[in-house]
Amino acid sequence: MSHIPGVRQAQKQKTRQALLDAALELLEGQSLSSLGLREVTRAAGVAPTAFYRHFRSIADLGVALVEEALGSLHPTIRTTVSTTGDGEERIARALELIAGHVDAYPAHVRFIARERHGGVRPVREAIHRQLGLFTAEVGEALAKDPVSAGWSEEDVLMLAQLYVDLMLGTASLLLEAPASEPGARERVSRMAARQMRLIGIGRTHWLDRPGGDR
Amino acid sequence: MSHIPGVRQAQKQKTRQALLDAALELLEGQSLSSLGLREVTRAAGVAPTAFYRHFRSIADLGVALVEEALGSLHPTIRTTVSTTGDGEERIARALELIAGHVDAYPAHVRFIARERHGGVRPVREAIHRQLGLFTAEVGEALAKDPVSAGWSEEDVLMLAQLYVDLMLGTASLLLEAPASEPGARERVSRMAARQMRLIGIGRTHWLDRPGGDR
DNA sequence: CCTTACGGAGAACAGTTGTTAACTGCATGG
DNA sequence: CCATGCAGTTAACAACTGTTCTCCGTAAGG
Repeated sequence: MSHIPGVRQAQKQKTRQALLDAALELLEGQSLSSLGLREVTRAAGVAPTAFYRHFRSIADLGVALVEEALGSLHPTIRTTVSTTGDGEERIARALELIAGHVDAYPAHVRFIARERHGGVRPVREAIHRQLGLFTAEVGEALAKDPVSAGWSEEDVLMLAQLYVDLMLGTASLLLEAPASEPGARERVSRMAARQMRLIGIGRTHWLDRPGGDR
Repeated sequence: MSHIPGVRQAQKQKTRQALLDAALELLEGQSLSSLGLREVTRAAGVAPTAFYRHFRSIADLGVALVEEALGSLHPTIRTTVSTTGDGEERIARALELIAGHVDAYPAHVRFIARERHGGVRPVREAIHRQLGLFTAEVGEALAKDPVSAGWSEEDVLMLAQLYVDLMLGTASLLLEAPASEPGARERVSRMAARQMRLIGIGRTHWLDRPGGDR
């Protein structure tokens, strides 16, 4: 199966990608639940009925967009977490990577932030599933750090969740920061850096509470 | 002006409220940007044209919904923050209040979580404006605590933002926790409690970093 | 009591929506 | 080289959308 790409399959993928791209662009100004099938095909330069050759429905296309968007986010998160250096360096590097990703894939970031709590159930579920995987991955990386010695698995996961949420929230804020005033981005970054710093401090003192873990 | 309510004004407010209620209910399964004017009036039992007597557009209605939803959230946040007792008690009490609010106004919570990053600009802005006020308010309460002695105003605000985001995120998770498995709610609460605990620890050690505040 | 102002209803509009069916052309595999 | 399968098109459908204009009943204010 899938022998050689083939002229046929290649053209199909091309149209499919055109649909995804058109949808993503249209989604900058609205939510997925208001996106129309005809609207998408029109923007993609394709007949309305061609849509059905690729997706069963708009919700289906949305799920495909989740894969695409979080696929591009995956390597970024991985390198963000596994950066070396002391705390302050890691924070700076992480913020650079986030800002870079926002610049490279603004529409993807917007899509995920918007549809994470959006009105289309299957898409919401797909996002939460993927973010769960990210959280687990981040948790794994955190567990390797000597600071995490003696931590329960549940505690590592709650820390990972805190970081993932913060990253997504920061990315969304960076996206909405008006390009008119460049100071806005700086302000968001500095705020996020402080928050990461505070979480880091809480992390290093997590086990010296009265009663220890639990 | 506004002499006595008057039969006339009272009926108008009643219809207006019917529109808001109908919209809020319809929004449980979709986003604001896909909500139709006719859809709302139909659900409210009113002619389509009556809509224009109350709102200029659906976006306008959305902004009104923001006021309503965050008006009901306001007292909850206030009491949450100003709870007395030691750290652990405060966390438990805060989580109770959040869970109580989610049960009392589920549609409001869903609306805010969804439209915070939603596809309708004016609504997004209204939410961010209101959340900014909440953050400032929380910050004010935090500043009064002796633990915050020596904190810069900016640091207090970043902590407040951390708390507000955590509260909203937790509320949203509680909302999506399936009623079929009651353990899900518990799990969400326990996770949120740990996160609040960690942030609290970071807070108490914020100033004993090498270099202190800056 | 009588006029005015206003909340709401009704009908009509041009435009758009999702989905169906029947088609065309051409790359593919035997 | 030819028959098959499939990506994409065209045409048509009933249903629905937001908005305008015109009308109606009645509470409000003099």
